[in-house]
Amino acid sequence: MTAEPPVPATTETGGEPAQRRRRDAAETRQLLLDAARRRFARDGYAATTVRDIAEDAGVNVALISRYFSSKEGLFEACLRAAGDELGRTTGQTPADRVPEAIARHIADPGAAGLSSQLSLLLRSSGDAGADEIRRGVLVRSSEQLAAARGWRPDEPGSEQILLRAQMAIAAGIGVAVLRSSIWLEPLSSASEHDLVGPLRDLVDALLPPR
Amino acid sequence: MTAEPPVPATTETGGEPAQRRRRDAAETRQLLLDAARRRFARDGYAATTVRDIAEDAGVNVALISRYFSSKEGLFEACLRAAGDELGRTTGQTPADRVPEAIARHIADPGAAGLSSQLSLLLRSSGDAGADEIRRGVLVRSSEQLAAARGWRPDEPGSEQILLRAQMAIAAGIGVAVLRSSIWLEPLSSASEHDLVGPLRDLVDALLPPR
DNA sequence: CGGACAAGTCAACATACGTTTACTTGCCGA
DNA sequence: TCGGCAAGTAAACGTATGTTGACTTGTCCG
Repeated sequence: MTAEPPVPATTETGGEPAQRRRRDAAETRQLLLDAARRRFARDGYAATTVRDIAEDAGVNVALISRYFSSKEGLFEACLRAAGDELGRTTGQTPADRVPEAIARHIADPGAAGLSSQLSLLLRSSGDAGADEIRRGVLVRSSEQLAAARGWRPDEPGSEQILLRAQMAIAAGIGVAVLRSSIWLEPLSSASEHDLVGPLRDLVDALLPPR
Repeated sequence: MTAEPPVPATTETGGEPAQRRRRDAAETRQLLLDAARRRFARDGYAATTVRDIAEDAGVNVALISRYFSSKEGLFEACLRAAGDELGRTTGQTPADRVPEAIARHIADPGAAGLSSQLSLLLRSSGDAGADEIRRGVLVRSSEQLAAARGWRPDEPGSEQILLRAQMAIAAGIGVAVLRSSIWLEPLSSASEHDLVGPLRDLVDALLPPR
């Protein structure tokens, strides 16, 4: 057998790698992060074992402690990644396209979809740092939405708008959670197109476009 | 010391009983159920230990296995209780009072409140029986709400209404979950009165009262 | 009273978990 | 080519969990 050609960063689409991976700490770290995000989002923090995660990622258990200090460190890294990703997508969305954006992300069945991200964010770990990350993400996105509909900080009358924006976000979360954790027809198999109409009605009713 | 008077079913309001309880299997069972519902709702199934529950209830750990066969049996009993309670309250609500009912239950901070019940129902346990109970509760309540707004089973055009009813339920769940698991102002400290207006707008937008 | 049976206690168990330690393997520069 | 060091591995450790079985205590009927 000759040595394998040094293919750089093969991105490993699909199942576990058939050929032996190269030794690459950064890639291994990322494999662990991806596997952990899927597991934590689906089963919750406490029900997920580090051995599960390592097996999914195809790496040794001890590397979790090496790269993330502990299971809790890995969870916080997942949370941070989900928070960044979520903040990036909500930041890029123009205010009048919010229902479409929510519908698109809810409908996305992939691991990067809003449903998985939000499920992950809602899982409690008993860790104070995790709570703070969660809060930050939700505060940021609800204030972005509220600001687009007339809310200004410290303006007395407009706190109603912030409350309503938070309820709109909560509605999106509720739909995402229901779709991801309970099979409920017709909601579970509704397409992006099916969702966008009701979502528009919902958001417009809570936050009139003025 | 004379023997205590045989006060029947003292209901033990408040903290742990200062005087020693009488030996009463039914009451002990109930104490375990209440403690377990609080713990499971707040911390999730996997993160809750049977020793925690027993300590909260002020009874011995071994009695959990005796009365509920196992931790999972206790969880299913909790789920059944929450499902019954939830089905009873939604069944009693006239259709045009749904927003008020949701607001009232969301605002109730007690252990019997909707927030706790729903948090409990959404916790995954990996158990198939639990999933089925969850589904049943949600199917029942969404069909009740949809039927009040014109949905009829097997009527082709009206599936839209069922979808929208499920989204309304999902919104209520989202608000409840957010309030119970993340401290987010002004949503977290909003009163029943603050919530009912936006909820009415939300429900009416999704399901026009015809 | 007093015994019988249910209600409740105690200690131990097997197991599965997160983490650590000592070890081996493969890669890269000199 | 080869030595050093990072990347990866294997096995073990201590602990906490759910569950069990033998034991003790209280209560109620005769």
